[in-house]
Amino acid sequence: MATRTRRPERRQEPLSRERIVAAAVELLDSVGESGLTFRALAERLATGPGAIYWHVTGKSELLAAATDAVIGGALAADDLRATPRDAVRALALGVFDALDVHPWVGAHLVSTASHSPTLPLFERIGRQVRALGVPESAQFTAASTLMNYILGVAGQNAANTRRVEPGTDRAAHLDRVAGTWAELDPEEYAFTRSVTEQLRGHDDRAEFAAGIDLILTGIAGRP
Amino acid sequence: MATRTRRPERRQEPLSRERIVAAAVELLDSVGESGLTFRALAERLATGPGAIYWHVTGKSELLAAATDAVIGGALAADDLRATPRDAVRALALGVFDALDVHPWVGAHLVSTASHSPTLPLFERIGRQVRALGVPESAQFTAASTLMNYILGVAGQNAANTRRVEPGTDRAAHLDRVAGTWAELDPEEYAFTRSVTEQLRGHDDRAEFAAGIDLILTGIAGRP
DNA sequence: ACCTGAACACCGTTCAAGT
DNA sequence: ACCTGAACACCGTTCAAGT
Repeated sequence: MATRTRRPERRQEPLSRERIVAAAVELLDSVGESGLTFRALAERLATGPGAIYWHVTGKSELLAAATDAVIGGALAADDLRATPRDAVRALALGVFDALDVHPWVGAHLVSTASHSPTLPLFERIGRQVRALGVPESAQFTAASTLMNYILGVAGQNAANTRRVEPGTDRAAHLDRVAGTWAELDPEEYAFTRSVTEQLRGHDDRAEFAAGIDLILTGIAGRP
Repeated sequence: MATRTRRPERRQEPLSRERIVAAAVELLDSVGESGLTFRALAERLATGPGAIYWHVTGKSELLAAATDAVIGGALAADDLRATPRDAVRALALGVFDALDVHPWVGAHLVSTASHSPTLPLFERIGRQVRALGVPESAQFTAASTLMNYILGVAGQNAANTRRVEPGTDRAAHLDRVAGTWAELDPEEYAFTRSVTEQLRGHDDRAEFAAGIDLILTGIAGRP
């Protein structure tokens, strides 16, 4: 027996900032940055483009909120038993992995405020820097350097995934880049050519972690 | 006595890729990223928007070419008598200073290829890494780490100058940021608050250089 | 209070037509 | 070969009008 009061299939729960941001993240993940359109978003939410503006001031706020949501999720609770060095590594790799799933975040992490969502990341890094025993006067520089390195990699990875058509896998892409490097002018690009083999078949994630370790060594070994 | 054949004031030398890119850089410098429009560019070149497409395939190529032009200019010849450490510093600061004049470059340096114009920078850094005596197996990581740090700072600076309205000077801006930091939740943002004083009145450029030194120390002190 | 969707003021890009 | 500029297919954003 069908219920008398059936709510129409199409009527969704009311619009909310939360639902809008979630839909924006989905759209960004599936169609990429150019796919985030107020019209596409409105269609997905079964409403008109104007409705979105009641909950969100504009596109840049929407992007910031989407970035916030992803990064907030990536900054899991610290493992209190880890060494500071391991905690920094875990923090950095958490961001790295989140960007792997949501490549569009990289570009907007970089272009976003000295405010959210980079601030929580800065705080988390800073705490570990302090735990490392870095003297107070050097803490700001140490935390900033780690932060800027992480954001730099984030941006580069975002650029890479944007350039590569979604189908190709990492290995194929690296091979292609290595191929172009091998064809560079031997004199003008002597160094780049010499590290071509290190590029081919290297692991982005491991490479990223190695950079973190390098900086940590620099922080520990400050003269 | 006026010459008989006077060329009309308005007729410029013919369009060329070079002139177009130069005009684009000017437009980006003076009006910012949102000011670079095919219509505005066409007006500046006294032609129609379609004409530009004969010399350039589209907007992204135009931006890449503009970025190329700026970075190419920033990578001056190495001082052969400098130590590798000083050469890396000079290289990095050259990029930093170029971005100070052309803030829009930061965003596009990050989002641009593993190809030009980051490749010449990578090559230049790599040569100095080699000169530092880094063993071959570690050269790629060392150069990448420096590179990613530089690009990270580039992106952040671009984001900062974009956020600040053109009038405000650095000191005022830092003061404003420091003000917001001082109001953060004391528990949630304990570290950030503790370095507020180091932020206020710090020197972006010196801070950037300090980060380079930190990484160089890490490279030298690799275990 | 919240939603609708047409309308506005732009974009990048194309292309027939000119020289 | 190179340029012109109207036209196309989009954008983000606004806003009168609805519920």
